[in-house]
Amino acid sequence: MSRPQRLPREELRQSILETAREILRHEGVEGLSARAIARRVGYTAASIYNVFDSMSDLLMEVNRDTLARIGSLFAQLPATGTPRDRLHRLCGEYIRFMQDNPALFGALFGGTRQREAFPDWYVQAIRALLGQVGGLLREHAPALDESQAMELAEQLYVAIHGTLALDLGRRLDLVTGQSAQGIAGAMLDAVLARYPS
Amino acid sequence: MSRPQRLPREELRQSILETAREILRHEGVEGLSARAIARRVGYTAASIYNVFDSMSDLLMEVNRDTLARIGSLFAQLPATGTPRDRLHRLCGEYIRFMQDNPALFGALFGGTRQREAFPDWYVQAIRALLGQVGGLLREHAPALDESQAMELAEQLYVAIHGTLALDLGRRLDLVTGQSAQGIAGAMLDAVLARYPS
DNA sequence: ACCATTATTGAACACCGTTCATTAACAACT
DNA sequence: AGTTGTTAATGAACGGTGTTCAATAATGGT
Repeated sequence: MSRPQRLPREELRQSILETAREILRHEGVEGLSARAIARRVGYTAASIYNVFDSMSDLLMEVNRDTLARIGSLFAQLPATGTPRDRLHRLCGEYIRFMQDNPALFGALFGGTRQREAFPDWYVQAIRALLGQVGGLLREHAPALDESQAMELAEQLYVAIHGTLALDLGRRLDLVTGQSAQGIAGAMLDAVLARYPS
Repeated sequence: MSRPQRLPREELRQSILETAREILRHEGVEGLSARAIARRVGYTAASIYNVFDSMSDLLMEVNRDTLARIGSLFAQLPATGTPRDRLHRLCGEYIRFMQDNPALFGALFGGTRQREAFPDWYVQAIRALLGQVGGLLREHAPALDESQAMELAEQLYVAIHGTLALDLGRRLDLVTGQSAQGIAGAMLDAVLARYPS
């Protein structure tokens, strides 16, 4: 078609995304830039913009992958033990994943995002994950109806998000000596304790 | 002493801080820069560095002021009603303050901070605020000893932090339709419900 | 009148995201 | 074979960032 076209479009696209994830893993969010990606991929910063509309669009694609990984992480959890056990396992694994990949957390929740435009798949992916929590809550307390369970799941998620935001921002020790896992577990138990087991 | 010295050191220092707070209030964190402050103060960006070691040091001083404001906000709360009422009031006012001053929240908790060096007054100020929550928790549930109450206070704070981090990052609606105040209230009640009133 | 002191600054450095006219290689048509 | 059109890739620029530092300029003291 063109100049060299050193890589087919889709291949370049995947290569950029993979490189972005690699930088995030090894250098953190602050090491990620269009120029840094381009350097590693063997292109120029401008070329990134032939494939993605903006850096924030590129990050969105990284987030899509992250949400998928969390989804399959949850899917692979053993379905053994009481609902309470399973909830502790699920929360624990979510926290562990984010602690292992702090920059992915930063990409998901960092920066002041543009309003009025979270893509639909983004919202759906999050609701699907929350739905699993809601389901387990209903197994624990069958008296809950679905919307009550979802409200609880949302509250629980928000609380755990606070733990991670402080922990990964290196400020949790400013507030407490407790570990992220400890705090999340305690809050989960606080929620569960209000309903018959 | 020198060139004009258009303002005595301390006066310039205060003027810089005041201007920084003003920018944060009106333009948000993304509008704050050494050059932006300097422009408004009538100096040059380089002059900021005669007074502060770095932008992050400057932000630390803004944070000192913020923590003091929160402290006096808490001090002015009416001491009427049950401990539960007072806790709801305190949490509610904290959330309202941050919602009214989102950039101050961003300054307190944004950016990946430098490890191993939170000044002592910073840690003390936070512990003092948490101590008030712990005190009210003990009034609500006298069976709690002080360290148990502090652990609970810390957990509650972390949960509320999650609410605010999502809300002010404009991502709360991605997770839930509930309001920040609603979620925080529900989590406070979840904590209180575990102990005799 | 001179000098030392020092607050202030302009200019630079190395980055950032983003845009765009130019370049270079190929496909297709004469 | 020669020409033209298409288009991937890029170099260079724009306006921004935090930060540093040598040069400047005004003052107080001698």
